Amino acid sequence: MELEQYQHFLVLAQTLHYGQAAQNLGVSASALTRSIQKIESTLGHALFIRDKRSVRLSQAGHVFRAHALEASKGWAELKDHLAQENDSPTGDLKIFCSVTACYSVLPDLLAPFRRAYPGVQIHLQTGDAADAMSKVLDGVADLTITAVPDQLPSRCVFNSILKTPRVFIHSANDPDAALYREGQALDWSKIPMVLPERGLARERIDECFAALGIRPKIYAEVSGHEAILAMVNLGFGVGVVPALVLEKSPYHNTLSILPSPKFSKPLAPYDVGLCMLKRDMSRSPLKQFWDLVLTLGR
Amino acid sequence: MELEQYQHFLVLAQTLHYGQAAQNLGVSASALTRSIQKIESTLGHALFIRDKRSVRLSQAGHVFRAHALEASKGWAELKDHLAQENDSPTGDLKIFCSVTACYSVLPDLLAPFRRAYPGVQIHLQTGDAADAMSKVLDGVADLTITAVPDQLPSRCVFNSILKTPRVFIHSANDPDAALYREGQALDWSKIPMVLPERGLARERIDECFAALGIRPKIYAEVSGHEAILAMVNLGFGVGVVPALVLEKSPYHNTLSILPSPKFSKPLAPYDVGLCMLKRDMSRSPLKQFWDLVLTLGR
DNA sequence: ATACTGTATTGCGATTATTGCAATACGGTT
DNA sequence: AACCGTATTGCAATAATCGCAATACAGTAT
Repeated sequence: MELEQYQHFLVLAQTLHYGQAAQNLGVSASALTRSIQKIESTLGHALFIRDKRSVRLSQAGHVFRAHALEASKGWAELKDHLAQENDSPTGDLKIFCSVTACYSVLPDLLAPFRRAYPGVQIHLQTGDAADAMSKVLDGVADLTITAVPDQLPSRCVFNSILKTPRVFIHSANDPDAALYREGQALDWSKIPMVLPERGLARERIDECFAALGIRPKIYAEVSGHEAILAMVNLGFGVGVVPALVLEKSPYHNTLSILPSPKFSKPLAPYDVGLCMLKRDMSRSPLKQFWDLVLTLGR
Repeated sequence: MELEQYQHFLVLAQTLHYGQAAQNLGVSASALTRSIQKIESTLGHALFIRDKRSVRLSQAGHVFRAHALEASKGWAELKDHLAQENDSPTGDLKIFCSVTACYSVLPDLLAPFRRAYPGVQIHLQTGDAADAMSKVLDGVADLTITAVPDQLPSRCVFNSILKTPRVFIHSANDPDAALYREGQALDWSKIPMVLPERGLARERIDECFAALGIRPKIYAEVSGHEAILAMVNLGFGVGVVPALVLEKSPYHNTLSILPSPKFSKPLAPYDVGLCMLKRDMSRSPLKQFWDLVLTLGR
C-alpha cells in the first residue's frame, strides 16, 4: 500500500468527486480511479458507493479513512521526529549550473541550504546551459539551475526562481558608440551583432527580429553569455544578455545598455529556475532543496 | 512509501544481514538493498550503519523502526476491524478448473470459502488442464486448480493441495483381463495402452518407459482423464490415471488396478494445487482464497 | 423520443520502475 | 597474496503506471 494512495483516498473522501479530486492531486482521473480500485482490491471492500450520480463513503470507507488519517499523522510525526534529531539529513547532491546561474542565483540558494543541511555533500558542476537538461535526464546531475527550456521533458519539473529582462548592450570601444549614444532610431539591419550560436536565447531573438521583417547583421556567433560580454566589450558589436548577467559581470561599468528595438512581440525575459526529475521530488536531499527554494521565493 | 518496504526494513532490522533477510522475504539481495536505499532516500537519513563487516541500526533507524512497527500494527488492526464488519469482503473470483480437480478437490475448498466469504461472487469454469496456465496469464481466470505444470511461469505462484499416485487400470471387458489378473510379470511392450495425447502426464509416462528401454504399444491417445477412463472401461487397453480420479469416477468399481511396471524411475504422483499470479497475492478475494487453502492444508 | 451533458471507468500505447542475475568492490581470513 | 563472505551496482528483461481517447451510463434539454 503506497502512502501516496492514502493521499488519493483522503482527497477523494473529501471532495467525493473523481474529476475534482484528481485535479487537486495533479493526476488524471483514470489514475485516481485505479488508485482507489487498488486499495479496494487489497482490502477486499468497496470504499466508496458509486451510483453513477454520486460518490459517497461506504462503511468500510469510513473505517479506512480513520486508518488513513492515523497513518498520515504517523508519517508526519516521523518526519518531525527525524528533523529534530541532532544529525542532519545526509546524502549527495549533484548540481549542474550554467555559469550565469552560478554567479547570479546560486549563492543565494546554496548558502542557506548549507546552513540548514550541513550533512549533505554538494557536488557542483558548471557548464553550457544547453547541456543542463540532458545532464539531469542522464542522471549525471540531480538538479540544474538554468533557463527554462523551450519544452520541458515530461520527466522533469521546473520552478522559476527569477526573471530578468534581456538588454541590448554596447561598449564605448565600439566605433559606432557615438551613434548609439545619440538615442536616435537605429537601423537594426545594419548594426553588427554578437549573438548566441544556438539555443533558446538565439531562437527567441531571431523570432523577434523576424516579426519585424529584419534580418540582423551578425558579426559573431558565440557560446555563452560571458563570451558575448567579452566580445561586446572589445567593441565588436551589439549584444543581448540578461540584465542580471551584465550586473554580475566585471564589465558592468564599461558597457552601456541600449534601448531595445520596438519589437511587435517583445523579447521575453530570461527565466532562470530549478529543474529536476519528478521522480526525485520525494527523494532526499532533493526534496529539501526544492522546498527551500520555494520558501525563499516567497 | 510502500507497506511492503516496511516489512523489508523490519526483517532486516532483526536479522541485520542482507542475504538472510532477503531469503526470509523471498526476494533477491539486490531488491532488498534497493528497498532500503529507497526508504533512506525518501527520509534523507541512513537507517543502517554498514561498515562492510556488520550492519546495525543507526539512530534514525531506531526512530524509523518505532514508526514502522506502529504502522504495521495499524495496518493489522485495520484488517481486523474490517474483518469484523458485518459486511463480508466483496469481489469477483474467476476460477478455472480441470474436470478432474473439479470433482476431486474443488468441493472441499469452495464450501468453506463460500461459508467464510458469502459476499464474493464466484465464477467457475472447467476446461482442459492444458489451458489452465494460459487462462491465468491472460487474466481470463484469477486462479486455477490443476496439476503442477512442467515449469511454472515466473509470474505465477503454485501451492500444492494434494498428491495422488498414478495407477494402471484395466477393465473386466478387456479381452486380456484374465491375463492381467494372474499377477505374472507382464510384457509392457505388447500391452495396448490408452494414454494422454499430450501434456505433462504423457511426457512423464514416456520418460519412465523410456528409462526401461520400452516403447509402449499405444492403442489410443485421448485428451482428459475422464476420456481415458471411458476408453479403458470399454476394454480398449490399459490406462494410467491418478488414483483419485478413479475413485471419484462412476467406473471405480468396474475397473481394476494393475501393479505398476517396475520402473527404475518411479512415476511421479499426480500433484494438484492452486495457481495464481504473484501479483494477486495481495489482492482480494484471491488472498483470502489462498490463505484458506493454506489453513485447510494444515 | 433523441440528442446532449457530466461523470466514472476501461483499452491501449508509451513511459517508468522493479527485479534478478552476474559482475564488482571491499573488508577480513587462510 | 589468493580467497571468502557480503553488500552494492550495471544491465537486460519484466511488470506496473500513467495519460489519452474511447466507452458506458444516468440524468437533462430540445
